[in-house]
Amino acid sequence: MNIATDTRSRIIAAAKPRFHSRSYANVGIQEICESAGVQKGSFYHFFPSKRDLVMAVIDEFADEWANGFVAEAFDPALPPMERIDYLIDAAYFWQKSIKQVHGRMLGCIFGNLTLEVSTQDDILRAKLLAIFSRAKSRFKETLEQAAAAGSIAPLDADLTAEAMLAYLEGVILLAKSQNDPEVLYRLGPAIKTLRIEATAG
Amino acid sequence: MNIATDTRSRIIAAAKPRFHSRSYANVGIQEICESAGVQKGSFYHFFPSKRDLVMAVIDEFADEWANGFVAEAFDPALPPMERIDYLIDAAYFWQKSIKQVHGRMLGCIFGNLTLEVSTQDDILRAKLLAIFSRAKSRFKETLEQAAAAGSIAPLDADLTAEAMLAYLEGVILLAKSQNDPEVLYRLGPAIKTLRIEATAG
DNA sequence: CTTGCATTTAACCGGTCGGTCAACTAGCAT
DNA sequence: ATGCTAGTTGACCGACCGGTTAAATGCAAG
Repeated sequence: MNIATDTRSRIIAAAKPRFHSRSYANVGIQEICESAGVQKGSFYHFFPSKRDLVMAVIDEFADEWANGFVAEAFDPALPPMERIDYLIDAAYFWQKSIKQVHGRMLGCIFGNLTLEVSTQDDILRAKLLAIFSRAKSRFKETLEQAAAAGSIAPLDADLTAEAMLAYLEGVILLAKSQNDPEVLYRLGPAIKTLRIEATAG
Repeated sequence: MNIATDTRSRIIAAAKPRFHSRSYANVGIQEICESAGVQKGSFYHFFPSKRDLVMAVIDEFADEWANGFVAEAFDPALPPMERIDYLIDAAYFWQKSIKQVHGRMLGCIFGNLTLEVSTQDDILRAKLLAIFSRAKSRFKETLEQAAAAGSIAPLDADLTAEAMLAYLEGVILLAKSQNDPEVLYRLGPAIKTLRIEATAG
């Protein structure tokens, strides 16, 4: 059991940085197997297809975030709007450290995969959509609490949360196009200026 | 000469919708040649490499936009901030019509390619960066004129322009993840709420 | 000691990848 | 008529693609 689990997790560990730094299509199963020291047949014992592997990778990234930066940022002890500052900071420092190690801004793997595969694979698109949906909920809760506390004017929390998520993804995209995490530092804080008013009624 | 030009443009015409609707890696030269009714050797007479083809495709999309929606939106006759409304509208209707014809939200080819290739090909990244840079300039001019006309409070036009471009790309990304152009309609107008203040001095 | 299952091995599948090559054709200028 | 060049043809290259297969393991429960 343990060895088996080990093989499976070695495969995922080999796949993660590759999918993050390149693209879904550009990373082959053969390469992943060689890097993980696993035979191809063994790979297909654990993963029915390449798609299933990338879904496992998505889950790992999502867990990593949810239990790491995101948990820290959305700490209920922080004033609501400061959580958003914290999240932007965390994204900035993360991308910066990746660039220092890797030489490249890799961006957000969820955004990367979304633009690459979502026209070609509805199952993967649904998976990524669920990730974004959860992220949006975090923003939404925060905005609701901020409005309740009176630290921001009332607004449409649902739409504004979605707008903020969009902005974050867009800033990361632009930063990647410049291979420069400083874009996140410059543009990130403006996320709090985004507002969508609540419709009457 | 004419026939030659025709072959070249048939290749580009075949490649454009494919790169837009799938991805760089997922579209093969063979498929493009078959669709264009061109032999592979003939392809390589006109394009030294696949990268050169996609650069030509990028140029065509950029020209199309610059002479189409963008030229209409950034009409000096319009009040500055209305130009931005117009651009968002144009992006929305464009994506909507694509979805009606194609069944899919294809998003922005520049954003798509940026996230797919910019860690792997600095020449393509530079090409895409130049496109974004021009787009940012359009926003910047508009913001400067709006500020000069007093229709918005003074701000850092350069940074706010970059933020707006990021937001637009982010909204398109999220819309693509939902395969739903209505996201553009819901979130797009909030682009005008983005503000980055000018630093003192 | 044996049965049975999870795991591993390595060869193998048809197909596609980006790119090359040498021979050939057509049109134009000398 | 001849030579040059732009363009075209179709076969060919080695490498890799995602995925399959059958036989060999290791291991644990009966």
